[in-house]
Amino acid sequence: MPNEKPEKPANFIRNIITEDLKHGKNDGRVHTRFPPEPNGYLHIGHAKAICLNFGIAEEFGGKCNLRFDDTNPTKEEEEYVRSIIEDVHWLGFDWEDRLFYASDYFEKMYEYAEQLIKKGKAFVCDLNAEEVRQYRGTLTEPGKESPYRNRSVEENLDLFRRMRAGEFPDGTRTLRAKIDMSHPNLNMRDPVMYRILHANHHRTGDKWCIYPMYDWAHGLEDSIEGITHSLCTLEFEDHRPLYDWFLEQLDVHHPQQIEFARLNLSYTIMSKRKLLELVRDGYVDGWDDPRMPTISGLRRRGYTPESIRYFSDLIGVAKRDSVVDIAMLEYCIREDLNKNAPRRMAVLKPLKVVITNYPEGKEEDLDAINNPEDASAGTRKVPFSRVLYIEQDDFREDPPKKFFRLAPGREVRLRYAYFIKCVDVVKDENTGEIKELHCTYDPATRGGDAPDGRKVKATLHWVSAMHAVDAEVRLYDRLFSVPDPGADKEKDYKEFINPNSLEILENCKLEPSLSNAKVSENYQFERLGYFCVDSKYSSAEKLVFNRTVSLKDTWAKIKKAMAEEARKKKK
RNA sequence: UGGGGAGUCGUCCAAUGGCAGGACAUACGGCUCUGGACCGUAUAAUCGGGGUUCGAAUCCCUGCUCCCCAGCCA
Repeated sequence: MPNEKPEKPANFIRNIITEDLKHGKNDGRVHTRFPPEPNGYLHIGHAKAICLNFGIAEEFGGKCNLRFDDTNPTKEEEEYVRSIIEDVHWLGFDWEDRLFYASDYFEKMYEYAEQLIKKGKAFVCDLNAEEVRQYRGTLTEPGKESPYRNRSVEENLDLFRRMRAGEFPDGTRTLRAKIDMSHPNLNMRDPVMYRILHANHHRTGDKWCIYPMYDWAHGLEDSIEGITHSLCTLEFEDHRPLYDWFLEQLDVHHPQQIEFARLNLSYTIMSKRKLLELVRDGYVDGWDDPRMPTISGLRRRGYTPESIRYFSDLIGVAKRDSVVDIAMLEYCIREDLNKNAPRRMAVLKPLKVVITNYPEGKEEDLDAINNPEDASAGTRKVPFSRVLYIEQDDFREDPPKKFFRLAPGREVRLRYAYFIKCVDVVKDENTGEIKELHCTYDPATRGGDAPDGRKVKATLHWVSAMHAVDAEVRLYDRLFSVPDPGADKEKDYKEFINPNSLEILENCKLEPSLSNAKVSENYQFERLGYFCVDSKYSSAEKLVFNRTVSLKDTWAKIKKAMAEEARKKKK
């Protein structure tokens, strides 16, 4: 990831390019592009495509363009352009001066269209949408030719120019390619090239009222930019014959389209439509909600660009539909943060501990290691005093088997501090709720080691009460409670939203050095997980942290297994 | 039932006629001032049936399963 792991495994796209290069295709050039439509925020699936396209270019000494495929003004917005630029850049890729827009080519595309008309390969069709559908035929039956198919070149040219001039209302006419209405591939049955749309475009304004369709536009965009390998997802496989047909008719530079399988991730959805719905209808807190699989959501959650690029390398590229286990993504961020995130102590669910034999009013600073994986990260001072907080989960009055942590009469270590022994449990008289613990400490164990060599089975994190910084901490779980929320044909995916995907903890206690944590810094809260300052809600008055991902938790597994066993016994 | 694709450990990806390998996940052990990290071990796959070949995940035939396509979306 960050440093090592240079060798990327082979994949079929790389093999094709290597072969092309061997045969001197494209004069040895490799030029790719990432062509998003600005109609939504980028997600982890796009990250795969971005890493693929930019990665391939880099690997073969080529270039990769960032190009907005903005051919549908009714769905596209400036905000999406802005976010996409930000996200691709944040992922760590550079398109230099090659930021392009399909809309910049509208004039050129129009000229090409007239060329096709003049060649008798395109015609203006007066059928409406419903009629076009009827004429298209079905999967198993051929279509019928449009009655307008055999207009003269002159009439087509005249009509097409008048379409451009705005003489006709939306939907009344289209420009269509003249191919074959009985072609077994539906895309080849005289596909629409232009539709009339009197809509304001985010870049060209009201200049155009006809807009090119994807199939017509995309190959031209690639061709104009001198793209050599046009990588896209599997659903465009059926469109490749059309992509090729247009470029052949025009006799222009002809990139090679190669399709790969889009990314699916377990316990989440990747459909832009559904993601938009979650945002629009308030199921989540915007596109950058930390539970969203969007790049901006992952960023706010605390994922690093490195971890996402590493993930992209790990999952590989192939043509078969697949669902990557979300555990793979979590592995990638842990792998990165374990090496790079400074450690801190934070208590999420505080339980008060009074060290009864520690002098009142005494304070001392203890040395704590910032990152055991990185000696250069150094150490810091952590204040200790008579009253502390530990995690509620770290104490059990009646400890089960395999529970190593604090219990009445038991001795544990406070990390970087002292051994303490629990001598008393103070409870609320009425509720029986544990209010605080009374412990004694062994002054000889200062720093965390016993001179007599005695061992403890657990080390707990802690925070000095009088020095603690208050914070809110947000714990996230997977957004959906089933592995494939989109799979059920009976039920709507929203029924599978995990009601516990967000848990807000209000009363958290942090070690004081965390008070000046900045957005985009990642920390490990020892024994808990990786956390970062929330870019949206955190402020000087109120610190808010997000949990990026928990640490691997062996104890949680043991607990789960024990519960499972108990359940079985009952049966 | 037309066309286009795809089937390899639970998951993802390799092996391009020559010992089916890696990663994640899982289980167990070691180590540990994070029940983290790290180290080690184990479990675990070529969709089925034929054929070609000294040798097949790979080539051929055949069957099965899954995905995509009937937007004036991309």
